This record gives sequence, structure tokens and C-alpha cells, in this order.
Amino acid sequence: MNAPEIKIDWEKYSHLFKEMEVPAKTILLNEGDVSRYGYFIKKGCLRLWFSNKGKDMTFQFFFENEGVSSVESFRTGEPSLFSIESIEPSTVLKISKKNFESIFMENPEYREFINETIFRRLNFYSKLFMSYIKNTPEERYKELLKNNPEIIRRIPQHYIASFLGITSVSLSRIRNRV
Amino acid sequence: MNAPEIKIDWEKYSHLFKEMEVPAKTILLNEGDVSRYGYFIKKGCLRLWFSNKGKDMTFQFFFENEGVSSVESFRTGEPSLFSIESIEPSTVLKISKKNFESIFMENPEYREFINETIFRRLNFYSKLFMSYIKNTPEERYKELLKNNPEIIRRIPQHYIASFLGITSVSLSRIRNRV
DNA sequence: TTCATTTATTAACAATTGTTATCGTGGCCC
DNA sequence: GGGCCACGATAACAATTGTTAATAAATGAA
Repeated sequence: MNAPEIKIDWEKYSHLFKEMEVPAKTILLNEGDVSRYGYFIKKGCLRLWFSNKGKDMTFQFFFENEGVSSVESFRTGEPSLFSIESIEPSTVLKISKKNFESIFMENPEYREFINETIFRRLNFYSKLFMSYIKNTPEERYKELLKNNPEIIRRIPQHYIASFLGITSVSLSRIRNRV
Repeated sequence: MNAPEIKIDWEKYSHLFKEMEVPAKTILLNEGDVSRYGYFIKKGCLRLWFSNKGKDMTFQFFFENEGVSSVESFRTGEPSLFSIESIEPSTVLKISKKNFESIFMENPEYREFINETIFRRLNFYSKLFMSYIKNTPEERYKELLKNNPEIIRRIPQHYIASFLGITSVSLSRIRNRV
């Protein structure tokens, strides 16, 4: 999560980003569509989710100062496996794929920054996976409480439940006995 | 999993790899140690696992023609979060970090190959995570049967059980009712 | 404010999994 | 071959989770 941070002067490219105000529950990218934009959260929070047997499955949350995209779709041009949606009313900076790529054409150290980001995300998911096979839902909830209290504080419980791989009923019971 | 494959002529660098014969159940990297070597499987299979409350938690399997390392440890020099161990008697090609890096110094397109690999692995873990929150253990087992029959065929069941996030007793019951 | 919708809690019952222990088989090393 | 150990199946019981439904509280829009 905390690799040697590469400092990037995004200000220099602020003209390539477009600021957007989005209400709560606004879809920024639809599951099945091709991702053509990347987002940076100035204020608010977003979630990644996909539909499974008619149910919302949320599998990641993003807050202020984080970049969000459907990495694979943005990169390969294939349909996204999930949707990107705002939870709170949010302010995001939007950048087109073309402009995004132009930054890296000009500037190799920005490319290195992306590699860093990908490594960190790989690390994030592999640790998440490891925590799933070693911990019970209750233990994962306690882990969240300890390491990501912001998620508990700002995110509706039924989203957290699916992130933990359980039903909202079960999460409610867990909270009751913790 | 199947992005546009970059062709790499590893033969050219075969002198930097050292061939090793390893018996079954041989540790190639110990959890907590710093990874100084990368491995390529010529024959056999390996697993990644970590210890949790005295129990073996296996979270990935590798077979012929796959590269294996503790990515994060190899990259950052921090202790590995898991062990690398052979399951079957195996033949592996071993390369030191120094030699590995020298290939990329000489050759930028090899670096691109690594980025590809990291992207694919990110994709692998994120899909795995998604399958965990959307499927029951039984569904995940059926998915394995369908998409990775080799795992079912070659890997001892108690390793598969922990990979599925359940006990070997529960896996035995699932197999009984499928 | 009012009303509809979303969100969270609780209950009851079914289904699944965890835990512990026992047993049988097969492989492997001496 | 003999003996040890790894592996898998099964049983019994406890604990947890899923499912469905009803209810209450909070939120948001008109």
C-alpha cells in the first residue's frame, strides 16, 4: 500500500481534466460498456460493483484523492466487468483516454507512476484475497473497523456486506455481537 | 488472462537461468524471507502459501511454463508474505534478481512484458476476489472443475480446500453432493 | 410537512460450514 | 516387508450464514 511514492505534478496537466459535479448514485461507467475516461476524486466517494443474479455486488470503495477507472477496460478497450457509481454527492476530475495517454507519451516518469499504481493495486487485491481465505466474515469486519474505519463510517451497510461476501442480514448480526 | 501476448526470446538469456531439480514439498522461498530469485517452471507444480494460526493457507497454484516469484518482495526487498513450495517433484529455472534486472536494462521491450504480466496478475486476483463475494464455496468448486480441471486433477484436496476458503472436511462434503 | 423509498434490525427456520475425532487407504522411506 | 505418515472420507454436534418476511427508522423528493 505504501511503496516509495513517486511525486507527480498533476497541476501541470490540469487543463486536460474536466471537473464534474455528480449527485449521489450516479453511474459514471456502466457494466458492459467500454471505459473511455479515468476519474480522480476531489470530494466524495465512489464504488465499483457488478450485477449478480439481480443483486448488487460491491467490491471496492474509493475516497478523496484517489484515481478510479475500470483498469482493464480502459487499457484494452474491452467491456468493463463492473460499474462505477457515486455513493455520496461528489466532485470528480475526468480525463479522456487520449489525453491520459498523451501525458505518458510526453513524460516517461509518469509511466513509471502508473506502474507503481498497478503494483500497489495488485498488492491490494492479493492481500484482500489472502484475508478472505484466512478470516471469517466477522474477522474481516473487525479488520475493516481497525484498518478502514472510513469505510464503516461513510458507506451504507448493505454495500459493506457484499464487500465482505455476506448478506446485509448477516452483517447486522455480526455488528450486534461484536 | 489472455491479453495480446508479447513474444519474448528467453533462449537468448538462457545462460542467466540455472536449472534445478527439486523433490516434492521443497521450499523455494520461506515466508518472512526476502525473495532474491525468480523461478520458471519447466516441469511440475508449485504453490504459494502462508501460515495462519498454525494452518497452511494455500492461495495460488502454478504449473508448467509459468513464472513464479514473490512479486512484491522481489521488487521491494521486503520480507515475503508467503512461501513458495513444490507440490510435485519439479524442474525449475532459477534467476537471480541481478540477472533479471540486467535483462531489462538492456532491453526495454522486456520491461513491457513485465508490465503485461503484472496487469494480467492484477486481473487474475481481482476476478478471483469478485468470484469470492458472488459465489458460494460449492459454486467456486464447480467453477474450478470447469475452468481449471488441472488443479482438481493434480493438486491434493486439502490444498484446494484452503484455496477455496473452506476446510478439507467441507470440501469433501461438497464433492459428495456435486 | 408529507409521503415514498431506502436502509437497518429482528425473528424463525433451513442449509451450510466449522470443529473434533475416528477410520481406512495408499504412498514412501528405512 | 514393516511401519510411519499424508491424505481423504465420514460422523456428530456446535456455530454461522442464507432466506424470507415483517417492522422500524432514516432519508429524500415533492
